Amino acid sequence: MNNRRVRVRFAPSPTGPLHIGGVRTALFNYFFACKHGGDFLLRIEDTDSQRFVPGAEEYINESLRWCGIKIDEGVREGGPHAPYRQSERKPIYKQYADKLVESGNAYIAFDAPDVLDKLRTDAEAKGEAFIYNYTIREKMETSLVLSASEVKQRIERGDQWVVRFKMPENEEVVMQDLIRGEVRVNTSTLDDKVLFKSSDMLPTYHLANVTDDYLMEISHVIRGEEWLPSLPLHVLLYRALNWEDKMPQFAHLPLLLKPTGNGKLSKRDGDKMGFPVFPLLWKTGENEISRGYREDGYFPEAFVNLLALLGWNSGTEQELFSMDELIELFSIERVNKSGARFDPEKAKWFNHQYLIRKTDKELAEMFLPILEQYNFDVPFEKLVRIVGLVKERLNFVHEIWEQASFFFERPLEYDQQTVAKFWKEDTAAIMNEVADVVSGIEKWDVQAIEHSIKELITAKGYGMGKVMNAVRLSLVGASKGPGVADICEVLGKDETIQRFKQAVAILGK
RNA sequence: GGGGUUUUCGUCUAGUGGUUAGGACGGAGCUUUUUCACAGCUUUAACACGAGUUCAAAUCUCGUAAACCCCA
Repeated sequence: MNNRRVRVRFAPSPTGPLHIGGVRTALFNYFFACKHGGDFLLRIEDTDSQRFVPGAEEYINESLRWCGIKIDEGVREGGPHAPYRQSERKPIYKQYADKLVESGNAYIAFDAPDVLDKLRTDAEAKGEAFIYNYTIREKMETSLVLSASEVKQRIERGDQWVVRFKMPENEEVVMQDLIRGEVRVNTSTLDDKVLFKSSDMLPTYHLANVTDDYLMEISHVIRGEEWLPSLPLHVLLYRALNWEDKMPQFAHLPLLLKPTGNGKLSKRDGDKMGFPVFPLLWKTGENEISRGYREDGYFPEAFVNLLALLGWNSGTEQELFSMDELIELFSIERVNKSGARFDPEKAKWFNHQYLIRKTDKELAEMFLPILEQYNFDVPFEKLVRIVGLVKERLNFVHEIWEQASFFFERPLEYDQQTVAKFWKEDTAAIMNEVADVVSGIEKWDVQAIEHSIKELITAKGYGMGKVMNAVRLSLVGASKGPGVADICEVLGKDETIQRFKQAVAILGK
């Protein structure tokens, strides 16, 4: 439509932690901006002081940073259109509200809250919906019916007022959405939205949003589908302000839905179903916390990847994408229209994919702090080896502990089922033989260990499964883990033999 | 209540008039293995419904339904 520079914005309200739907919106904006060599701005929409939550803005910044989003212009970064916090832009908006009133596209209304309430309840009693629009505005106390001097007098007197948009009657608004195509709405179904209010001399969301997008030269508005119903108002505002030639193109992203049941994803679903709905941990109060992807052990690359595939796909069968690939491949045309249900199981799978692609050394480094929490100090090289042995059964780094704790400490107990299955009358005797054989090994490595145990098995005619499983039980305490010889090698000869002896002592016979 | 949007396996999705409707997650099974896992193989399961256009419809048109979102 035009060749202007691509400039997109992510414009959250600091009303709490950003949830993953918001992060996805930010991500799609970012992909789009980078793909077209444009700018990504972060604007904080904090005009609703009632709902302001301390720390939320920090949280937004940190979340975007963790995802690897680089902000070109924003509160911290500054930029040619600073400030980027709407509360600091307060003096800017009133002139546009005035302009709309002067041009006849809006008017001043003095209706008291109780008058409005009464109209609403009366309408409800009759089974009708109360709509503040062309049918009623001439009957209200507005600048449409009051004389100019009376309006002036009332304002000076300190009466509370609001500016309302004068929604046209029976006009078909035809809009273009980059994802949904043409969308039509008849203005008679819309109401005279409040644009500005005297109580705090602040614009409402719609006016602030439109004027800021215009002033910040936003070329594309990519936002959640929940804003689609207000698109006609926004389009009409651009027209009324005479900004239509600078109006951004719009794209409304499908919603993120709950894993089961109906409705969009909410904070509660996470708590209930045991998965995070927030990128980062968030503390609501002293003892109330909401889990975060970061703290749960997700890699930012995995997190970005999984969100990118909710509502978008490349058209190929590739599912793993780096940030660079996402930027390269992203296109609005390939965004779906329908809402996407969030699947926690697949989220884990993504993390697993990224985990197994990391080197053993990287994973060992990440595990180090966790190991310290358990008060174990293991030589780094040994830890790297251990990680290599267990990584394929992990979704998260912290799971190294449950998969490999037996490398760090002797089994404290033995899994009962495994004992019942593999520890028979003659097992203790066999284990003593294994201990003997193994103690004679000079070069302690996987090959030698495996060889000597297998030699014993064939020489005595024991069953392979019988012996190996008992050996494993002695070393691990359960029926899991890497190859027996690998475990022995890492444990070292002495420790291996000690474990055989401990098993015989405890499990007996 | 009004308006808008959406609808392909349980989930994420491919698909734009002619396909055995493909892939991934999950589930099941098999193979391998000293166990768990990985891997490999197999399998499971979908075009919301009803009309119409057409030789031919998941795909185009019209209805209906349901779900969701916004406003009240």
